[in-house]
Amino acid sequence: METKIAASILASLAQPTRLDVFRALVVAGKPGLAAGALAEKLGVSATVLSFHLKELRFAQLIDSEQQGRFIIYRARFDTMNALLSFLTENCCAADPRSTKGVDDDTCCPPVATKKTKRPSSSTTP
Amino acid sequence: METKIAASILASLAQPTRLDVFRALVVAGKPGLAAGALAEKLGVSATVLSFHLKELRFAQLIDSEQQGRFIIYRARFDTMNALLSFLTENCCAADPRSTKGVDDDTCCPPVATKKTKRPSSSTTP
DNA sequence: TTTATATTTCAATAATAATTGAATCATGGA
DNA sequence: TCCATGATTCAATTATTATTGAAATATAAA
Repeated sequence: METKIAASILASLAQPTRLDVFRALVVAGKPGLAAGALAEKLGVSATVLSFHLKELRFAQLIDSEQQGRFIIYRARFDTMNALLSFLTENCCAADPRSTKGVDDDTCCPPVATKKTKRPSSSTTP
Repeated sequence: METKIAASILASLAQPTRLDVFRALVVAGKPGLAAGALAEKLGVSATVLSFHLKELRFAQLIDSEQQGRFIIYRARFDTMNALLSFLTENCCAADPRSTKGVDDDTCCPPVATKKTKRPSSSTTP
């Protein structure tokens, strides 16, 4: 992932309402939530919510699907996971001594690197 | 973690130079990097770097230590890890069917929950 | 001391982002 | 068709962030 892209994804999360929206969709999982349900849950106006949903969609952190007269929003875990990997990439690589046996406060936790969908059988190279 | 706090930490990462700075410090690990080394590595002016370092420090994503006439900066993995946990908290909790056996694109990866410092002796459970 | 290096602060400007309320668009039911 | 509901768009205003270059601070070497 490119820095500029990652920064814009982070920017889309860097606003309390949007962060609440995104986290609510993370908790909701596959079924997602309608815009109206989100607005009520978070206590924001439809206009404000719509503005923030657009930002999140532009950042590809969520996507939407029309269902009757509702629009259902869902978190995009692929983007989310790519972002987490980007943030922790090559953690402590420049400090050989700290790469193993360190505890959580001294280095990055293992963030599952994206597997493109069980490619074939092989141990990690 | 509170939403407002998390949003301000994210904001501090949501700027290409700051993101580069932070990632460089993540890679550097414990030894950290001096401000000057960072400035050269990233090709930014001392003034701009200083401004961004202040933002990251305010967000508690980095800390600094004077060493002779250099100032060494380090990533704060505790803050970083807390942020990652916050983002993936209760992932898919509202959708019981998706909580197990899902692949990386459908739900959150396991982000190591903070252990406060090797509680006692035991092999990883 | 004086001088050089490393880094931060300041004040001005330029650029971006968030909020508001009214207006618009789309879908489904009476 | 007409109306109500769910949601988005628009334009104006306000608020927040980033960049510049000059000046200031701090440490260390000559």
